[in-house]
Amino acid sequence: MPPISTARIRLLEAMIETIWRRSYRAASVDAICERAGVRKGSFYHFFKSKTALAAAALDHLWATHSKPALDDIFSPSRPPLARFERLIDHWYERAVECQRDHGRVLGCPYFSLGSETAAAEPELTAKVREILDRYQGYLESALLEANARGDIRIDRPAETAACIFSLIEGCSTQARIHNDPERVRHFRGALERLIGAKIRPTSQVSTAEV
Amino acid sequence: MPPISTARIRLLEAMIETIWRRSYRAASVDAICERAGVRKGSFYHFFKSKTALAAAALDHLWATHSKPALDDIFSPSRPPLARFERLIDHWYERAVECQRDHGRVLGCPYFSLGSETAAAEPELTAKVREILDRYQGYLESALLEANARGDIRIDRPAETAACIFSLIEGCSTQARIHNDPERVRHFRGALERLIGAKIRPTSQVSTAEV
DNA sequence: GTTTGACTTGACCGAACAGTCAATTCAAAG
DNA sequence: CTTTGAATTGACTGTTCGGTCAAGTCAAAC
Repeated sequence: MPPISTARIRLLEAMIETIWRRSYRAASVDAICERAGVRKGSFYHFFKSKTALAAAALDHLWATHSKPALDDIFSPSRPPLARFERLIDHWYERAVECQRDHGRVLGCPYFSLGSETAAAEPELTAKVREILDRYQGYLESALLEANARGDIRIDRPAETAACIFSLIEGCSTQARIHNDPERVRHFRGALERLIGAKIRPTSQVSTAEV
Repeated sequence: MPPISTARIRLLEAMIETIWRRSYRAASVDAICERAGVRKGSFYHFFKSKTALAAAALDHLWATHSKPALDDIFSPSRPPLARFERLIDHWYERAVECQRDHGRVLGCPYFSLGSETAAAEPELTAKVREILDRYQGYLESALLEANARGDIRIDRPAETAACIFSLIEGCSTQARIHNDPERVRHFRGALERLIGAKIRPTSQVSTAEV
């Protein structure tokens, strides 16, 4: 029997949207309910608490967006270094898209939420860690494969993957704070130097503007 | 006539402490007042709003901690690349210190606050930008000097400084999310590759533990 | 000794907060 | 037709939120 009501999924998406566009702070139960078009009683029919909804929303976002995107970007059909190229383009495209559609660069909801709730919501933070580690795993395995092919020479792939990921998230958060998608593009050159290999330059349609 | 009351400064420090240890969300006026030992009426005698206190607190933190530390780390008496070495040690020491004293790695209050309030508090975000740009300026001028001395060869120092800064902040935020100071140490090797020069290894007292 | 003004106090406001609950709707299974 | 239970509703609770305000205290300036 398929789900009768779409309220649950609307709540998940309203939570993600609000965390991403505003913050976890702005994601009050009332605000989520209004955005989802769901009454408060129904909220607590589907989720035992606001925290539980947030955790479920992260899983939902991962399953519906992040994982499919990463499976495409890091597809084995692509040479390992080309995956990084695709990853850079993906982040940049999303930042530009954000600014066009929402008037703001929004960065990474996992990372923002993790930073915001790290000292206050252990359950939620555990979920964020789980997802960030999964993300980093894609980077690490691409580095391992590139190493094996002799494309690069990295001593500590796990550590390097962590640094690349931090560079991406750091640039992305700077882009959010400065509301400037170009901050995301900066890390192309940095990434090349970091892994010690040239990544084929992408089609650069210059759209510099602040 | 020197300030008669210490309430103002106690409020500034209570705000910074709360943002850093918890979040801006947790920094309610009541919570700040209680920590500072100040009644709410006095709060609004010194500051016209909570946002105004937060902005003033950032300036206070910069003037009393960040700027003195950076002036030391980036002292002209030190060779440019040695400044980066000192910077890395400084971030790592602070992360370890945090975990020892507060039981948690806390990251950078400017960056956390910026990410949390970017989409909701334009005045506060402007202040965060101003301070982050100042911080990045130290990195950029060290790169310029290292370039001039022939220690390194960097094409776009401003862009590279932005990447280094994002790497630092990204690692630091990962350390906060994972509550693991070692995440900060990771970026030593990454930074060397990023600027294309060996930074003299520091005394490595291995204290690996999670 | 009176005036001044920085500083303090605690009560108060309306709004927003997370969460509860009894009553109700309604489609499908028996 | 009746039963069942998932789904929905809106009123409700007690707390906390940012902010206001009138009434004070008190030390120094005049």
